[in-house]
Amino acid sequence: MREDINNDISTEEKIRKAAFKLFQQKGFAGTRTRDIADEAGINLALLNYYYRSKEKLFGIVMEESLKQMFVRLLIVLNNPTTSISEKIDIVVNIYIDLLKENPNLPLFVLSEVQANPEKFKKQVGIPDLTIEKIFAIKQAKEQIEKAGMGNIDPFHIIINMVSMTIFPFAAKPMIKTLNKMDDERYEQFLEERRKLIPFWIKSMLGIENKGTK
Amino acid sequence: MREDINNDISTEEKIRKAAFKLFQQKGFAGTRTRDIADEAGINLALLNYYYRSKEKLFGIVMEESLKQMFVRLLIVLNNPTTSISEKIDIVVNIYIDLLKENPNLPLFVLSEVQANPEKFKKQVGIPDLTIEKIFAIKQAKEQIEKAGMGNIDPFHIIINMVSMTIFPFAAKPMIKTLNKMDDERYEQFLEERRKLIPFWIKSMLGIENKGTK
DNA sequence: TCTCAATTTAATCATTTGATTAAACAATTT
DNA sequence: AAATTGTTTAATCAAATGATTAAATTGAGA
Repeated sequence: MREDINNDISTEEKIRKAAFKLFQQKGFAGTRTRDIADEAGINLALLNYYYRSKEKLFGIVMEESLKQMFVRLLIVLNNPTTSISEKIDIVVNIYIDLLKENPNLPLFVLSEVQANPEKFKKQVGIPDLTIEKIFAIKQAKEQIEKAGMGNIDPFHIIINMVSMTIFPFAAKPMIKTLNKMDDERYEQFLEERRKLIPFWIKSMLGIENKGTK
Repeated sequence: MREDINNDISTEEKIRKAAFKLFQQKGFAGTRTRDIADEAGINLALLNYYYRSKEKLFGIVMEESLKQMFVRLLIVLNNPTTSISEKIDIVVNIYIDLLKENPNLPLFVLSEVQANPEKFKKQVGIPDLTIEKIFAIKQAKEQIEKAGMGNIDPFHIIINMVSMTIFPFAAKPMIKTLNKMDDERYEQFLEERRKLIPFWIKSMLGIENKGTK
């Protein structure tokens, strides 16, 4: 067994990184294994040597992507010591940070699920988180319910928060075109939403916004 | 030249319909021309006979899809006789109607643009609407600005409205899984948002909501 | 009926693409 | 140094896939 520890970055890792980038950009069907090999700077056969097949490699990328989308979020939602108001601030900021680093992440996940719904019930099936996830959402819902807001299902509010945060990343080219934004202005637009989205969400819940009124 | 008028539905049209369905479901790279032919119930060669190539056919589907996404919207936004409040009601309802009929539409458009950003600046380029579109958004912004709401760029509010409306369709499988919804409950969830989204948007703008308070 | 153009089909091509194989190479162990 | 094991490469395969071709079929009009 050769030593792997000293390697600056292992071949296996280079392939994974390249696959991550290309799959998220072009999707499963749109990505050639040869392109991944090129991007990783290795021979095509190596890809199959380390990761049995394109499908296997994709599975790894997808699982990791789903984790990125949910894990940090769940830790926050699941924490019973933070208030609902704090949770809103944290979740919005966590997502904006995450999506700035991985702008293609949400569209990748969503459209792969759309293209192949059956595949996901089994092959990925929202990896090993399902139970905690449901639990987290339930907990958040209970907290929201306690915060007032009569007869509206608090799940609506969670969806609103996620929608308003994620959608501007998914629709980046549209938004830039429609509003004639350059990259700098778009960036600024996103930053403004860090404070605005929590503000709007809290208003929906009838929660007092600090420094207002 | 053979008569085409009496045909119940022309072969050309059958191919177009099939292409529409499959491209929106699986994307460009994920759709085989053979699948389109099968779906249309015709021979593969016919596809190339009527539409020179896969790319040409895709271009037609994409152009039509973009139109679906924007044309109805622009007509509403551009009408100077309807108030901002009415516009909000109409836009949200138009989108929910549209997306109920074409649930895959938004994810299709957004992810194809993501997968191939260059392609869209030229090949489709948001067909022939660009100028009016910018104009419409500008007009809506002006109306929103007049409605008050100090220093927030009204474009944020437009994005919020679109986000909250479109995202639940793009994330349908996620939402159903996360909230343990069956189809009926999901349907009901969407219907609730017909009234809720305009309510929230108007609240953001400080516009009086009918029947409240 | 015969002709002609439009339509449709079956067969085939050429390329792309995921995957494999056999051999070369490298580093560690003995 | 020889052997062993893990890594990498070049060449190749087989299937899938977009596209074409040549022939058959259809229906309208002369």
